Amino acid sequence: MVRKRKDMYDSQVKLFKALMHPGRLAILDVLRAGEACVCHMEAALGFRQAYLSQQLMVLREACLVDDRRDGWNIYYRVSKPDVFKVIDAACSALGENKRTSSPAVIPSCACPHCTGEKASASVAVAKAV
Amino acid sequence: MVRKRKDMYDSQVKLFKALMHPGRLAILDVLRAGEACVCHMEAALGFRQAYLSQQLMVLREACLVDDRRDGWNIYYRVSKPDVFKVIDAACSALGENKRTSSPAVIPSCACPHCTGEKASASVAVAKAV
DNA sequence: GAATAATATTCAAAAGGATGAATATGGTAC
DNA sequence: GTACCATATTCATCCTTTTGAATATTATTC
Repeated sequence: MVRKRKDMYDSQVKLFKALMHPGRLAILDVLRAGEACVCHMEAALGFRQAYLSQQLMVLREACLVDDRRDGWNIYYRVSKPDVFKVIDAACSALGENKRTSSPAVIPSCACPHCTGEKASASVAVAKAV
Repeated sequence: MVRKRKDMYDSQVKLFKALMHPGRLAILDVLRAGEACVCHMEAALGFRQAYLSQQLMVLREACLVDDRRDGWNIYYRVSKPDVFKVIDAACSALGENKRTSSPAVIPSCACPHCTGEKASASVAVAKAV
């Protein structure tokens, strides 16, 4: 039992490590509004693509986000929505107001979600109707 | 607004950084039972004194704990009890059971709280009887 | 097939955190 | 005062994370 102390906190440590980064917290706040592709986060946050990919990799390894591909875009979403409770608890412990989720549509973003295009660019497969 | 993103997450980052360490999480779990002196944590956790002092310094700088001196001992306590909500939220987001607070009295500990002595060890080291 | 769009990975230098050993501090007892 | 106790701090080394730059991968369109 005592020998396992380190293991005992292992998963918590992993989670907090993933959260102790301003870029990753910003990404998670974007994902409050729902799934988003990398280019959307680029537009929303002003980060470079490679940087986002790196931070998303960390979040993926921490099992905090999942991804799905749709045509050219890969959409990320939070896989454990309860992580927002952790962040909100932190905010309120710090006496801060809760995070506001960013708008789901961004004018400067060219991703399908923002331009209103239906999934798969031209084909309109429409889910195997 | 956009320029302030880094500052915006600053205090959260600081908090999560303080929490991303197994030793510090263990210390906080000891403090769930109430205030404790360093020697008590030594007995409870098996960490060396200097190591504990180092981690306590980090927690102090993150404004998570306060201390008070009483005679020979310095007692630490959690200054923002809401931090436990953050930790508990993490546990439940991870699907783990909540932390159980360690016993307030430890046989192997010689601190006033554990030997039942009243504050300020003015009299009798009754332990040796 | 080739070209291209969106995203992922690797690499390397710099920065920062972890931790053991040694030492310093502040308060108490005599 | 001196000796002593509980705790704090400093220092040095090692290890990990961060982050920019370059490059690779994967799926799509033609």
